[in-house]
Amino acid sequence: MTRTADSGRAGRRPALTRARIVHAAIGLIEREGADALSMRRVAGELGVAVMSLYNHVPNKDALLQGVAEHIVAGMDLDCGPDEPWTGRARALVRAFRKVAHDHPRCMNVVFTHRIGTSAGLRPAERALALAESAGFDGETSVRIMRALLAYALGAQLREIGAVRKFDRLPGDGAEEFARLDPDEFPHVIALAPQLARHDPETDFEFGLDLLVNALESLPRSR
Amino acid sequence: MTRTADSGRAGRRPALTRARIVHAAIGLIEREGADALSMRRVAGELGVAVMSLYNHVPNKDALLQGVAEHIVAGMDLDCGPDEPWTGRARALVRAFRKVAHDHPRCMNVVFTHRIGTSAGLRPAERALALAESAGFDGETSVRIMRALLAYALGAQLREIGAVRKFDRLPGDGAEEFARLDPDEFPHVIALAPQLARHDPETDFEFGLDLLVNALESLPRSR
DNA sequence: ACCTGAACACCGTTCAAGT
DNA sequence: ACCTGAACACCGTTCAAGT
Repeated sequence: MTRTADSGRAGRRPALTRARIVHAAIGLIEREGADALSMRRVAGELGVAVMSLYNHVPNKDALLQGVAEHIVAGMDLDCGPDEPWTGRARALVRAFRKVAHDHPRCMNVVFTHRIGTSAGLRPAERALALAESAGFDGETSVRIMRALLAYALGAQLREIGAVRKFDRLPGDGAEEFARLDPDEFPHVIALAPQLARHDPETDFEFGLDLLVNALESLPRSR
Repeated sequence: MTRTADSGRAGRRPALTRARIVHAAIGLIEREGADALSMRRVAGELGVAVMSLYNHVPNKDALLQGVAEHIVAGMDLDCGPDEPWTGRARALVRAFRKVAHDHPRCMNVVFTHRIGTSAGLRPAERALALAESAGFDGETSVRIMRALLAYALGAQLREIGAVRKFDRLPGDGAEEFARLDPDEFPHVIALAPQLARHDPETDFEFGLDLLVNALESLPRSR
């Protein structure tokens, strides 16, 4: 648990910094959601006037970009290079999943803001390196990286949506499907228990297995 | 091209409707971006007082939900049932890609808003139906649907991000990589031309092929 | 049932003034 | 170089009043 409410304390405060501002923004988003983030609220948390923020950040969009960058930079890319390349591919996608779980309410910010710093390219570098070590040519390596990235992003996006859909329903969510037209949705109704079951971990690994297995049986140039 | 600027005309106007409000919101987002959407702007476009909107839509979030629902409901799900199931799986994912391309600036709204109407379940119904016809059991069918959805979502999310990263650079974007540390990013730098090349269609089909091929070699119960 | 204007509590950002 | 308060042009939404 981080302590961000210095506002009340009157003693000497640490210097205002872009890093401190980004950190306060992340904390605020995680506590109250991205809608609650405003320059005024962030300034309040830091016990500072709103306009002071603008000495370290050009505008709100740049602050959100800083949030996205900080979170992506927090990815743990240490997958032992001794592992086979498929294991490293899995570790890379799981590393993204990890930061997504550590900062669930910041993910929409990550999804919608460009990463400007070179730290955003570190996961790409790892992905390209492992694809090359597997013997794929450059063009294929880029496509593999993009397919893995698409799945990493989409799996988290879907999971967030699924949580919002089911987790505030009592029980297994069966009543969600009670009103559906049985002629139009026979499969959805028949599979209601499976659809209501909430096991994101298994869902995630299932799709990751599909992708990695497909990569393994892809023709290689080397 | 739709005509939304009735504002100036003084004659009898069509009745204010939830559908007309959603339509105006979609037009505004596509023309000026999601940030430009406000209840006041929408009301202005329809030549109506702000508060009139609230007779048909409880609040702004519900309006955005309506936008997401309308766009998802616009998916073309007519994949000839004579096709093999892999073809229908491809058609389904491509149908999502199609609406994403028809409403590029609305996609972030779609990604971040729950679909409340049953129309949002129609793609799921199709996906479950084709997985079952392929001989998968119910639990596997649900996981297949989720993997396909994750890829469909993520591929579009990635593509939007890639466009924002490269399409405003002159030439092939090589100068984007000029400042990178060669020791930290050898592969990114070596593959700069491939990374700068912008061929989302091929990227998308590459990942889709991976997934569908993996599905085809999955053990089936029937 | 539907529409409306005024009002309230917020926003992001510019500007001029301070140290 | 950094901080600040006042001001401007916006927001979403409540409320009371109209038809």
